[in-house]
Amino acid sequence: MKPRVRFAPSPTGHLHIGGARTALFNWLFARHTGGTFVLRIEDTDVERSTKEFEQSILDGMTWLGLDWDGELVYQSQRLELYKQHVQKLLDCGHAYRCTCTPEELEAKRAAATAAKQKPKYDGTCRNRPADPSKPAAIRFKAPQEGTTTFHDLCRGTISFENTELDDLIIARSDGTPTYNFTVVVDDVTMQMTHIIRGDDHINNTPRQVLLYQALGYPVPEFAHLPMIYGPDKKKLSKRHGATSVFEFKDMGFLPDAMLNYLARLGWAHGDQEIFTRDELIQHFDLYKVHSAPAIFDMEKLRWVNSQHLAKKSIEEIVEGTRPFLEARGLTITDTAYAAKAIGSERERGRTFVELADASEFYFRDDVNFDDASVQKWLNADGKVLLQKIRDRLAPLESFTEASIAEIFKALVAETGLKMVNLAQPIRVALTGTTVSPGVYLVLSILGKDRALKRIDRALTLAT
RNA sequence: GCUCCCAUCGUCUAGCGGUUAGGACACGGCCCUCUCAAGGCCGCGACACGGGUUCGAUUCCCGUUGGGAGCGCCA
Repeated sequence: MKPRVRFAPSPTGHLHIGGARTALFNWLFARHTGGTFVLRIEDTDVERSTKEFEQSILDGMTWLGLDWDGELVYQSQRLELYKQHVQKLLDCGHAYRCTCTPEELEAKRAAATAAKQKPKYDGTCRNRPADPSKPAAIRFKAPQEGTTTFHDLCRGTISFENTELDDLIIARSDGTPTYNFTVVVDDVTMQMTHIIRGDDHINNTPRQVLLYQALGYPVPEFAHLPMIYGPDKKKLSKRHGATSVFEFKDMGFLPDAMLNYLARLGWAHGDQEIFTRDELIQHFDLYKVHSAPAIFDMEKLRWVNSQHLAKKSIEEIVEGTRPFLEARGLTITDTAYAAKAIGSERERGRTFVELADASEFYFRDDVNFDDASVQKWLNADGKVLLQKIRDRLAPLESFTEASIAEIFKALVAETGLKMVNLAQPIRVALTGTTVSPGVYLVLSILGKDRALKRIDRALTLAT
């Protein structure tokens, strides 16, 4: 039987890094095994679910290239199904009506916590006939002795004493079902073979296993993925900065790099660090997912991104950088020029944002001068040299890297100065900073007109 | 408090009884060099602790410690 797995986000927020990783591992498992990957929208929390968040999550999946199979499944459209299953448990004595009020329960919980006890439902309504005139929630009648055991693909056998569990509510007093119940009903009816999710669900699993058994259904395989932490070893959250995948898009990361990096958190294939999408699919193995949590490391992500960027064509690099240039009011009108310009900075940016930062000066007529650089290199001496360079560049007919190099070499020979003393003043004049690709290259890309204009402007600068 | 999960360089990880404990990011140095990158070379740096099991434990078992998660009429 081909595996069937699902990713089941609730539309109460954007797709975040942890969710993306869970989605990725489900997707990789399905694609690797030739199985099916479906998306289920868990929108039973009417208070917090929105269509906007749902669309955002879908857009996030699409951006990452995590395509799902078949139609979306909405829990909100399956209410009848849950009701039938609640009735089924009621009928066979595996569930009962509970008229305890939320206030009473809250008080019991507070008392238990104060007494340093594990808060559990005390079973008040378990053995008494419920008052039909009062609103009632439905509770699952869980076994009070014995052990519940299940198998986890990446952790082996996990077991809980049933005494640790209590009678959980499966339907609220308004009739709507609760999470642990809908998950089970959905996973069964959608014929899921493997439940791949974050390990924060391990504690829910025994309750769910009990529900599978009470309902008379086979229990699927589980695989609980280790969590992703922030640098402080706490569950990744807004406090740690970017968590929504779109924030990473906005920072100029490549979707394939995100996938590559996320896949390597908790999983490895020997010493290989860089994977294409296809390689990920080819090598992925749930059994090799290890169980320790991982800390999200932005530096490593940037490096992975640089490796993927290095394999892109210059056309792809230009198109990827374009929106980030436009965001700062700069437009690319000449793509051949842009290819040369951005191409000269390829190794200097690990993200599209960094690439835009580095190549910005090519597209900005009025260069932003860095004060410290001007102070240091465009002083009186620097300007004399700059003027000298300008005088020799101006009459040059072929403004190529080679012919420009000739001029600088001659100047070095004549003046006895070091190349750096010539290169830095012109670099600052051209780019506004002391950092750029080789000056011959920058000069040749800018072209004579642009270059001379920039030099003239630099010459007028006060220091 | 109780239950469950976890534990190899700062970080991500390889390892599945015998290895000089390997790789990657980051960091430091050198080379290259007009600056900065990229690239190349070198270096720093880890089996949390204590008991077992075994001829032999990073590896298997049990504790301890440390970290995390769960304990809702949220998902």
